[in-house]
Amino acid sequence: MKSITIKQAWDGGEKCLHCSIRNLALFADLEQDDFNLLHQPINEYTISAGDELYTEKDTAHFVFTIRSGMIKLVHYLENGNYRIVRLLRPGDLAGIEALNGSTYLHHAIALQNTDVCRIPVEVIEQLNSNTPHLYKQLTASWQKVQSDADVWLVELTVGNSKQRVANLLLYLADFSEEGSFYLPTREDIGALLGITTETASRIIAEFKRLGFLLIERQVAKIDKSKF
Amino acid sequence: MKSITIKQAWDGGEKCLHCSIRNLALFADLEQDDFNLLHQPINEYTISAGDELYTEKDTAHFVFTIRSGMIKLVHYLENGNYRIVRLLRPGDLAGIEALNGSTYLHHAIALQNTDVCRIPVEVIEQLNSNTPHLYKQLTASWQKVQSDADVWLVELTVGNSKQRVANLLLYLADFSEEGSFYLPTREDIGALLGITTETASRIIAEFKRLGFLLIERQVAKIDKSKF
DNA sequence: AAAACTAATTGATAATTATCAATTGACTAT
DNA sequence: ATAGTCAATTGATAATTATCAATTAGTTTT
Repeated sequence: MKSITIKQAWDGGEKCLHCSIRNLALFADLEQDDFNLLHQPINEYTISAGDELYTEKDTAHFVFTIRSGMIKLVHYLENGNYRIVRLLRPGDLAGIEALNGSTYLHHAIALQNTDVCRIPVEVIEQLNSNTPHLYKQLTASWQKVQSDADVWLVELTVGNSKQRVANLLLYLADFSEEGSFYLPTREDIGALLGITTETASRIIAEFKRLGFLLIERQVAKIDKSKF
Repeated sequence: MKSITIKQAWDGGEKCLHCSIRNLALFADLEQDDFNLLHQPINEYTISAGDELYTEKDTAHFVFTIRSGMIKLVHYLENGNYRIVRLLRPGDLAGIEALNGSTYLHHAIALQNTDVCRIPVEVIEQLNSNTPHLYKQLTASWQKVQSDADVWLVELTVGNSKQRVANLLLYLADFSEEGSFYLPTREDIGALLGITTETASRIIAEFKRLGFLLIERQVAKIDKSKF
């Protein structure tokens, strides 16, 4: 089932230095000399839609940066249902709790085919104790986790279902300037917003009928002016 | 209106070394020598119920540790309503986003009379760059923010109103071994759970009638076995 | 203690959402 | 292409929750 494939591995981090999403990510402030400190390889993976990046309660040895695609952080409930706790997009960090020496707090599952870089915790600890450049980005990353969680809570749990779905669509459209974006399944939309699959479906279908939303395959476009 | 009073101030941090909630807080791992590095005073304040510790969008110069009482983090909506984003209890940190050089993300308002220690950001930066002892606690603090946010999202946004109120009561009772705890107003319960004041009131009143809950003033006791 | 205020409760009704069930649409594997 | 499978949609109804309005309880001020 697992179809996580290694694309590349490198030891020195030269690639990181020239990474296109570097300014979004953990290593933004690092310089050539800093990368020379790395003693463990950073691997780049591609994860197929539906596959798991890591599992809740597994011991956390790696932090991941999302290069492309989308990851859902999932918490399963006792009754078999699940709640999506957050979505991660390019530039976000996944599994940052690894830095605390603990286990992963969620299941991380790819919604689309997703490219990630896998960074061993030791690399981060090493960099952090040998250069002053990482601390700032780490703090910024933690803060982003916090403010994302807050935005999430405020935007996606306020108002009735229709308003929440509209906010979710705006949130999803936010990252793609052309306005087209991956639309989660109705079940996932339900798990994101705390509503049933049927309610999610009804609202999405209504938005489509009203011309607020165009869908082809799982790619959607919205007319922001309508919301 | 503001009735924030200074209880104590000290420069060297000797007090911190012997603080009773130290093992919960930021300075758990610090040693005597570390405290000698402090160049700015750490003040202890008492905030009256209803008063504001800090304001959203204010430039954040201080991090606070909660010594006693309870703080709500509030986000006001455009329509005048508000959403409580999180509750902070003894041992928690408030305003940790100050470390990122940004503004505060919420309004922090005391629900009860609350004792806090106010730590200048510079103190933390100073300690962090001069001793290795703080990094671990900082990381742990950030992680706690994250996992609190997740627990919050999962426990307080899943199920119908009655289940969510029950979960909130269990959450509130969690910290007090004797089982009695401060019960927020019905309006705040609504803002915590994303339901109306009336719905919150109906459910609390029903729990009282059923004997699940005893209230005197704003101090409540629950019978956990009933939930 | 009485008045004034605010918070909590309750009732009646409308609106929203969940639930159960069936159907339609889209995609996959033979 | 066709059967099989799963996702999405829709309908009917029950359950839940919001809304509007009034009353009661509790607190604070004078």
